[in-house]
Amino acid sequence: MLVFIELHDGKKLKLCFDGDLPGKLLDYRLIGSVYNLCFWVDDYKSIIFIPGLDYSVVVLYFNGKYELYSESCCCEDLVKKFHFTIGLNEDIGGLIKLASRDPLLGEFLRTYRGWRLRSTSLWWAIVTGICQQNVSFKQGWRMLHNIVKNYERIIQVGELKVLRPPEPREVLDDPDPLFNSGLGYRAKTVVNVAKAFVNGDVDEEAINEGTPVYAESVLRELKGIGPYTARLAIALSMRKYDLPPIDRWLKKIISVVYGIDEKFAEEFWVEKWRMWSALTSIMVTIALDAEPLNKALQRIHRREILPSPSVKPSPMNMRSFCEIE
DNA sequence: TGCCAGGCGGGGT
DNA sequence: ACCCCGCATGGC
Repeated sequence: MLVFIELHDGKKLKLCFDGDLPGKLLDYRLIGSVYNLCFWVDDYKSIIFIPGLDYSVVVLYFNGKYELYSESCCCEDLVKKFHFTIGLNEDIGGLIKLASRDPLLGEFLRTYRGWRLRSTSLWWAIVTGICQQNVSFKQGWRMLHNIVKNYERIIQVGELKVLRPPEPREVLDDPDPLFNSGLGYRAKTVVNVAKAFVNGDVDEEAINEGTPVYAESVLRELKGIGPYTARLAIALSMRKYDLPPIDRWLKKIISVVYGIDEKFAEEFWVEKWRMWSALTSIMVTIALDAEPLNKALQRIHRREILPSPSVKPSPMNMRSFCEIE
């Protein structure tokens, strides 16, 4: 039984805009559901946080209707940010061509071409990356779930009360919920990153304006952030996909599928997918339901390279994290 | 119970 | 530029 006590004052967001998004190309159910924690998705809508100075949240219904809430409703820029957050104008035509005959992602892209990544703030993207370090999919997302739940930060979106992720400042002010979220040694890394954000050591503007290579080099100055975490964070927060996050799991899969030495897996992957490398890294995890390595390899052998519904949590549906409290 | 896992850094060579 | 090891935690 989960009881939300409002220990912290909930910010109130007011409705700024509402409307309909174009309905043909994109699948808002997929966009809202994939890699979304159970707090923020149900049977007909998802809650999407728009990164920015003010708190801004979109309630996106799977039929394309949306309501955009914010503290100040400051500018039309907000709508653009919303569109960016769900990849509304991300043209993946080039990627679909590249993938047309690909044994790993060809079928996935034919079936799920309406999916787009939901982007997040840089801070939360980094935390997401840290929680994937050296653990299974399940354990990593359990950590993120715990962090959000333990901080009990509630935001009022119209009539809805929703949990939101803690900010760096809040993590520094009270690190206990973080340390009780099952991160192990990763918790120290998160605190470290929170400090860097609060101190202003992370120049988000410079990172955004620079190349992905530059962004990676800056993020890697943070202790505990290596190439995998930095690149995942860049993909999730900036929608720049040139540098692929490649972990042991994907490296092995690449070497098996394409018959390449693991040493050259990354080189091969970038050569193959070019500017889409990071997005395709993420797509592979969705296509294989983020199964642990041996199971994933078995599925590849059986050519079951599409997500398959299951009671187990998978990137397509992480709702069960809320059910197994 | 006792491994072990979608990284990382620090220490070696 | 490599290789190797330890590492907190929860899952199996």
